[in-house]
Amino acid sequence: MSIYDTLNREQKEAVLTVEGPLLLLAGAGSGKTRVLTHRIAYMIDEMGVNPWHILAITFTNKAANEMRERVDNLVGFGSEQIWVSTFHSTCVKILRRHIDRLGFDNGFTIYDTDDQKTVIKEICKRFQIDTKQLKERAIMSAISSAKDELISPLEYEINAFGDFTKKKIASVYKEYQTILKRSNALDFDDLIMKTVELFKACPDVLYNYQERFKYIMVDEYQDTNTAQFELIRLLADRHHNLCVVGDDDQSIYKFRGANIRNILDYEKVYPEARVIKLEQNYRSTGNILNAANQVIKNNKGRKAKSLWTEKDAGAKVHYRQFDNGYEEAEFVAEDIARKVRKGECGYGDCAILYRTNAQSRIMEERFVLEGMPYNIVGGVNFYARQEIKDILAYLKTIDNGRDDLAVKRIINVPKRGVGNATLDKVQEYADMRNISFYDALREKDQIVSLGKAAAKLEPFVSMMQTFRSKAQYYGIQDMIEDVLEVIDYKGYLNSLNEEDEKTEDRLRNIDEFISKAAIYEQTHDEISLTDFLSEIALVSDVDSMEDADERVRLMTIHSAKGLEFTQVYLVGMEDGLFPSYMTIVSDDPTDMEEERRLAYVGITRAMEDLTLTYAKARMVRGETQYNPVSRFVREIPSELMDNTVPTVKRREEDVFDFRPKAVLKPKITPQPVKPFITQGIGSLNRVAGINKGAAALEADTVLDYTEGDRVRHVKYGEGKVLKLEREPRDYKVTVQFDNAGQKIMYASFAKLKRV
DNA sequence: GTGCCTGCTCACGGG
DNA sequence: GAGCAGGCAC
Repeated sequence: MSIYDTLNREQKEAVLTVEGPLLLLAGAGSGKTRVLTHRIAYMIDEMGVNPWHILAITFTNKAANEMRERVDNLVGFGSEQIWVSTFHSTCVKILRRHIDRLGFDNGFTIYDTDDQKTVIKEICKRFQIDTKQLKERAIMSAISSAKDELISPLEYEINAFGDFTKKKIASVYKEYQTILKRSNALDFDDLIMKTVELFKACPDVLYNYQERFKYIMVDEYQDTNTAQFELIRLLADRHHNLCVVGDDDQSIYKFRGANIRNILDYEKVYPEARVIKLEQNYRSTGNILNAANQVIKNNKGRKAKSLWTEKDAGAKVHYRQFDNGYEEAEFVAEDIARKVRKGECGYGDCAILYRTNAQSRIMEERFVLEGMPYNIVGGVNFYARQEIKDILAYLKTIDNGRDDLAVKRIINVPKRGVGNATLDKVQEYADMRNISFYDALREKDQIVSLGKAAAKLEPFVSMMQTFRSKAQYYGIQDMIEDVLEVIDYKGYLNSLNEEDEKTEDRLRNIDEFISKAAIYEQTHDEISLTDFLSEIALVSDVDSMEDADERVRLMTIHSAKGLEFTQVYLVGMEDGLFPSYMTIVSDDPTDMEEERRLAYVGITRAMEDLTLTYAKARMVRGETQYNPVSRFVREIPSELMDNTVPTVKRREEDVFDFRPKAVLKPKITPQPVKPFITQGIGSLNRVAGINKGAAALEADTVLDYTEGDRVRHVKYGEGKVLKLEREPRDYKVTVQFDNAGQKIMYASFAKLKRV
């Protein structure tokens, strides 16, 4: 028996169709990854295709890793030669080799959203744009959409003819690109757009990659935007061996430029394309799948298909209503605890999915309270944290002195007495001489207007030069640790006088960052700071989600795409939240269809058990909202559910009286509890503040030491108290330690002992 | 130049 | 509820 005998008829057909364009419409849970991996195996083992000629593109690193692993298991020899990666990292790899052809340096840095915002802000200020009328956010998204559509600043300007706002955006867009180029930086959208530009400008480069990638596969094709489509089209233009896999019903990234027409019109672009539909679902039980089908069929703009399963109907879809979000969270946590207690599932089998990241907080608080293990995926990206970005800015400056943004970020971190006035003067000089900000710093003595301030810049410049010379022979971990030590970053964090919990979180994050660097060094043969930095720029939280972890997953429905769980809780099923208010009031009906696809994605994540919850009242940005039950819940026929969904017209009092008994018991008095385990990216910072004030001193507490006394700290050793300041809830103590330098701390946390 | 306070605005999703 | 610009005191 061969490995292909386990496939169904359509799957097999897809696997055997190797030559020519192929559109694989793969419904949720229809085994598409299986098809893709088997197809690769078939190409290599049966068709004699050289693995070197195969390119497989996915959207997330996680999906790429998963495919890589499965291909490795299936294909014996040469599988490591297959190029499996995301759009963004594919482009980085190509650009690192050739972007000099477009006048960039191959060691470019990658700007994230925060970096973009800083640049845009600076431009708006300089151009005297009233950001109350034209928001930076709006400009950013306009530029991003332009790049998704491959519209250059010049074209944008031409299109803006007569439109005042667009003209302004055009001028910002143009300046933004100039600054990025001068900083030798690219943003996420540039990665794709510049690669397309490169291919169009340099046919020889394109030819090389066309001959290399004779067989191309693209996963999650419904989420590609125009630029990504063009990239793929160019690459496949010579051999036409392009297999795209997608599901128009799961297209949920329109806001990011995804063009659903790419999949709907595939056959127009490639008239000779084979189209194969995978409609048998292997994931969910009958009731869940039916519920999903019933919801999605309300969309008009979709390719006709209907998923079916051989599985039993299974449990009905659970529906629960609550008075408010707290009770909703309480129910979800207890329901999971109950299932785990009864041995029905483990924590790791459960996922709580919500529409917006803001909803995670209330759930998290409940999990902390109950001491249940959980893991928040997404939210604030680990690498976007202030302390991590500071260190990254040091590394970027060491690696690429042309990254002005990084230099400006750290020139006064820790405090070096360099303020805006000094920055402006240096920038002015840099502009005049047409050199980078960092190079201007090095020539500080030539900047007459600086006066005495020039002396304050000297230590920074000589320190950076030392780092750079060390970079030649230091590893990445060594470099990070050296930087932290030289700038005394821990001392700086302490001097910020933030809440103690917050400082501890930051220190923990730094430790985690160091270990990530160590892992990078262990897992890569060739270690380069540039590659390390670009790898970091491209990872998201979903990517680092551990599979074997026994904890409940909390994430947005967007993050959950491509994942499956036996127990799924879709919370906050309210009109106004999901679908979002923005969608309800939108005059574009396709917005609601996208929202419905999101509901479809959410429902189809569930294998055995799906629970939908609704809260009558919910706190949203500080105010209480009363929303009707989500229309998506109402689209599920009642015979598929275990509770009746009230019609919107019913009186509110009638609506909520059949809540399950479990949530009616008296409220537990909240106790500050340490999270069961804090691991994973989301959880670390988020639990901070729960214990807020718990250790604060009573008003009449008297310390047994005073100014001038010698004290001992558990970590810093002995030192002398320089200053003691009474604050409403605590004493602020400044201590000069013998070996650890000067620290400012709160008496209640520092637990100093008089010697 | 720095630190702190206040009041204002903004809030969907993410590589 | 949070982040940030702007104003103010030092």
